Amino acid sequence: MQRLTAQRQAILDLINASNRHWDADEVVRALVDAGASIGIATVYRGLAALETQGLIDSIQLADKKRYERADKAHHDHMICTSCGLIEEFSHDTIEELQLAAAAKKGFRLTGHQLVMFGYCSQCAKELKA
Amino acid sequence: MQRLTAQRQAILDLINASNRHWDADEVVRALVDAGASIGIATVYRGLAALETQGLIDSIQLADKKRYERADKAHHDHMICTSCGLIEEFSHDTIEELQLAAAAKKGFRLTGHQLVMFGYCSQCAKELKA
DNA sequence: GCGATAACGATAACGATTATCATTTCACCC
DNA sequence: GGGTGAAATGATAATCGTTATCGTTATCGC
Repeated sequence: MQRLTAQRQAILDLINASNRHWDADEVVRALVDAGASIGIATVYRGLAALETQGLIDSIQLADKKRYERADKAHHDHMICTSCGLIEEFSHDTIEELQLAAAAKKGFRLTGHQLVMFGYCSQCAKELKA
Repeated sequence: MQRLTAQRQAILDLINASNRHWDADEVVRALVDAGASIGIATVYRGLAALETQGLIDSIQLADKKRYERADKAHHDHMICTSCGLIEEFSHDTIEELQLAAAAKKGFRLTGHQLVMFGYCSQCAKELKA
């Protein structure tokens, strides 16, 4: 059972009060600037707890790199979070719709990345068993 | 002018010889196991060089997290690589096509993430100026 | 109030990546 | 074929975001 402590309430209020996308460091700074006393570890724990409770959402930005052969057409990736399998797929219509969506916002696209997470057919089977 | 040294050639051969998605650590281990003498820093530099030369491709898996309010419908993100602006968008057709693509591969999706990188309208304007 | 448990905060540890720097290799020129 | 300068190497230190540790503190149910 998770507790909604004063620190976590402060994190939640901060995030709910804006439309921004916060990282842990920005949260600590904002709270400390506002006079609160809170440590970075508490913020990490609080963010994780609030997320599992569904009170906030998160996105994961790209960081960890993996390299592959260049002699392939563009494609995106499905990753099995159970066994690590990386499956490739491509879909022309999705690509076109992305370009259109970017154009509508005035974005000039330089790249994109679509990653789908889930269970591959093998792992899905084993989960049922 | 970049050189295609013996070390970089070895990295390139390794990646070209397989269909896998390698991270730097796996590359060092594979090369050292194969009897080569190469350091981790060289592998990082080699991978980056080969990528800028277009000889290999890379994907960036999720890592760095950012948090946002939970009271929104599902959406994806466009990120301006120049000023850091994060713009949200959603597109039902893209969502549906993703689900269909996953189903075709036998994947049971638990989540996905579409991130588009580029220049926001403001930064795109300034680049031209 | 008391005991169990969850959360706290400071800080150490961690893993991936990048920077530093002295040394080595390569391409090119005379 | 030796000399020169740019680029690459490798060992290692440094960095960054994050997680683990651990002793202390707060909270909940009784």
